[in-house]
Amino acid sequence: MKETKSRFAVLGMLSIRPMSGYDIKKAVEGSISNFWTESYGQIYPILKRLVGEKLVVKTVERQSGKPDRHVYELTARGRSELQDWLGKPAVPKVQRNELLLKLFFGEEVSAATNLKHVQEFRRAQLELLANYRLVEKGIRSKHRDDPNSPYWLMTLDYGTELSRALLKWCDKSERRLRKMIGERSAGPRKNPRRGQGGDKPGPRPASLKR
Amino acid sequence: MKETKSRFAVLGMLSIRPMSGYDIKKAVEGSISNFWTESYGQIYPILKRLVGEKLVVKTVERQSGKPDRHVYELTARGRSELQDWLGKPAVPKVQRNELLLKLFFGEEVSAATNLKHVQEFRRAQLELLANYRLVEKGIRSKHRDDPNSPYWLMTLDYGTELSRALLKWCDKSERRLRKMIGERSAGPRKNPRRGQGGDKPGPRPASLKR
DNA sequence: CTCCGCATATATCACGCAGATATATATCCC
DNA sequence: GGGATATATATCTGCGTGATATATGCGGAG
Repeated sequence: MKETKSRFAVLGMLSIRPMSGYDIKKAVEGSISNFWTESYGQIYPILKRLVGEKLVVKTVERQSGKPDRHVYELTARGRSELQDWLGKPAVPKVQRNELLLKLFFGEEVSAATNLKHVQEFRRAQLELLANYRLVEKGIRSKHRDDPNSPYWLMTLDYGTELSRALLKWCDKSERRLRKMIGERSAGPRKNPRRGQGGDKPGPRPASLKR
Repeated sequence: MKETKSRFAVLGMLSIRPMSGYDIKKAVEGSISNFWTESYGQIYPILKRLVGEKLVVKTVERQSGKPDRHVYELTARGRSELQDWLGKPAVPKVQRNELLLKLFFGEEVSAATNLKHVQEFRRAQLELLANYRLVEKGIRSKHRDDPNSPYWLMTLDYGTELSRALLKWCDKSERRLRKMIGERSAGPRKNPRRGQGGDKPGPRPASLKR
């Protein structure tokens, strides 16, 4: 009986307005999809449980043809539970980063291969930035007086600063990789692997050396 | 039979030197723990399977008292499988961000509460940065001639740029939140929730408005 | 000297979560 | 008429985390 994060994402979405499970999925995709995802596999079971806990109430809207809409609405207890969670500190979790994992083992392949990955990543960041600018314009025009807008702009700005910094990192890394390609055009090397040592923290940077 | 990421993290670690499951866990913690985690619940089953696929070979080192060490070593096929994966593009995944989720629903609680979260986050970034500086010193001194070091420094630099940008974001956000507290000291408000609109992308920023 | 915590070491289980799929129907476009 | 798409609920498989079980040696606190 834990089921932590998703539970509060659902509660949070319902704090905005009553919704069906389907609505919640769409709302997540249309608002916080840059830093959050929810799947039906989570949403539907959670809604059932929230009803049992009296944090939401369910009303069924009959529809001709299409399946009935099961619309869920936050109760006072539900809102209070949400506010409670919003008051607790967000515990940072290590984010798995596939690009960095590949780069960490980069010596196993050619510098050109690694360069390709960084360039692809660069492209993705540019796309994200362009999108952020569009969204920002939308918020500043359509939601000028909405009391939520400062918070939406804050989450948006987070993404902006992030992408800008990562672009800077891409530039630096691409330069370094190009230099490595130039020096000695190393193809995908084979066996001459040797030991090596730690990067980053963990309790005292333990050496990987044998 | 998918089991993608963890599988290659294990293979990658074994490309550095032969290790036991226990060693792999420690090595991950002592090197890539800032952007990757592995749990025993993944490592041990994966090692078993890798043996079956002849990507690694296992030798048992008997020890008095302590359990036997099951040491796994990469085969040529195993290395080639790893290099294959290293050549494929890293698909970016949406990273769930609890802090941003809380801020997105920030209007549900006081600005002071949200400020507290940002400040805590700020503190964490400063700690990370300090740690990065230590690790960098270690690499530059102990691994000056290691061919891996350019790649380690690259992953390290990623973290550095990230944290710097996030600190900048914290400064900006804290300023905004303090201003909000000053304007009208809004305590945790209750029911007057109104609808609102989308932030961030997703297929065309769908409004959350009813 | 004894007990406690910690490191070594393998293994498994419960549960959060993602992605795919099943089912059913209406509408829009070709 | 047929296919794609949207609405809508529901479930299953498999990845991944964190906790726990089991067994033992070692170093330090009391």
